[in-house]
Amino acid sequence: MAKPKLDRKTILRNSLSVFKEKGYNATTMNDLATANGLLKGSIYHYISSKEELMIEVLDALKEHYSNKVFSKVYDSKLSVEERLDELVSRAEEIYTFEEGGDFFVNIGLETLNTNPKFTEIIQSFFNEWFKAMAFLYEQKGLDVDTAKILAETTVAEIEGAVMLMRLLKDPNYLKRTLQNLKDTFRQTEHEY
Amino acid sequence: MAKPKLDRKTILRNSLSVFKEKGYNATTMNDLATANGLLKGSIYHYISSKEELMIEVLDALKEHYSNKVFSKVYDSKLSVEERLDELVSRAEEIYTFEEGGDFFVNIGLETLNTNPKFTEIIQSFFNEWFKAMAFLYEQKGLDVDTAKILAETTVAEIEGAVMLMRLLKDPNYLKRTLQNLKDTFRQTEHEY
DNA sequence: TTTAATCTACCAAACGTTTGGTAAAAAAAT
DNA sequence: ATTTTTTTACCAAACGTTTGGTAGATTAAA
Repeated sequence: MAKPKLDRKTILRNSLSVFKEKGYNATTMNDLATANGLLKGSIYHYISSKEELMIEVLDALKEHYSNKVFSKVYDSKLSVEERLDELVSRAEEIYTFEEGGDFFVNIGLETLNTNPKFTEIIQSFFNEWFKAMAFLYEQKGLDVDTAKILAETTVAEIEGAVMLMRLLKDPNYLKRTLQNLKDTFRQTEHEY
Repeated sequence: MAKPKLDRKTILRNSLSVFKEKGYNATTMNDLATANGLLKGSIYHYISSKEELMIEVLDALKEHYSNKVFSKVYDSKLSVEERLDELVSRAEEIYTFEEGGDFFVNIGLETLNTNPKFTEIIQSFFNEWFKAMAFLYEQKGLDVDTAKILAETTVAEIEGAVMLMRLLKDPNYLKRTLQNLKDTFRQTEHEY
């Protein structure tokens, strides 16, 4: 029988989907194997352990955000407002259409005291997000300190809205927050 | 050895402490028994199952917030600002000094797709918080709809800050958010 | 002496992981 | 071009451990 090989990307995508729905601890190797069309033991042909798999998933997702989302912020071909729009619409797309809410927060909170390797990746994700957001505010003419604080507040607001969206099963929390972010961003004074 | 009987409150408090540190799935019955000074088998003298215990813990905590925190909002002996202060300082105390961050959010996200009974309690907690917060804004003269939206935004902001505080291990996120909340609340126009 | 609380010992099920083996595909040797 | 060898992909079964939960003996209090 001709056996089509699973490539890394497919495995990571399938596994992410399971981890998103069940979290880390409640996800079994059986779940992960099934999601990849395999039996429990067979998935060890591709991965070394459940923990390693999660680390790979987190790394890949962080890399995706760095290269495809946060990088837009430094694209000098776009206006400052357009850069924010890119960032916002990517956030909206990911939070709304994928089944998960914010994966980094979910896994981060669940494994905070048990899996320091996960925590490390997740923290670096947020620090990159802060940096991108702060850079945008600086482009608007705010001084470094104010931009930093405003960036952190913005991220906190978005994350809080995502959480409520998940828990209360109402997407309006996030929609409203993102719209509000765009509005107040436009009102922020611009340096010419 | 003298065996003093454990009362419900102590059991719930000890168990809460474990659940806060490890979450639901990573907490074992052994952990819970040890935290109560018992061996695994003995704790079943007090509880019927791990799931039932968690439900009791969530219920008790929700009841605590209703009676001791949110209720302050309706206390006509206090000024509107004083009522907000009560709410804020309670929040700060709980989030900062207990080991856990926001228990409801942590457990809510972890068990969202696996334990609907938990979700139900957690949702009702947030709805009570919304109601209290909206009532405060109404006392400030805002119309019902605006007050509701502002209340939800406020809760989202606080929760986002608590999450970042936990994940990045920096209490400043929350402190800043709560200070900001008090400031903007005072600036909101008051109806005489 | 009765009753309540705790310990010890245990169970069945589920967990993550390893093993022995098989069949097909790819590579190497003829 | 055919055969032999090696590699790849997978399965079924089992491993040792841990899980939530139970039953009976033991201890302490009333």
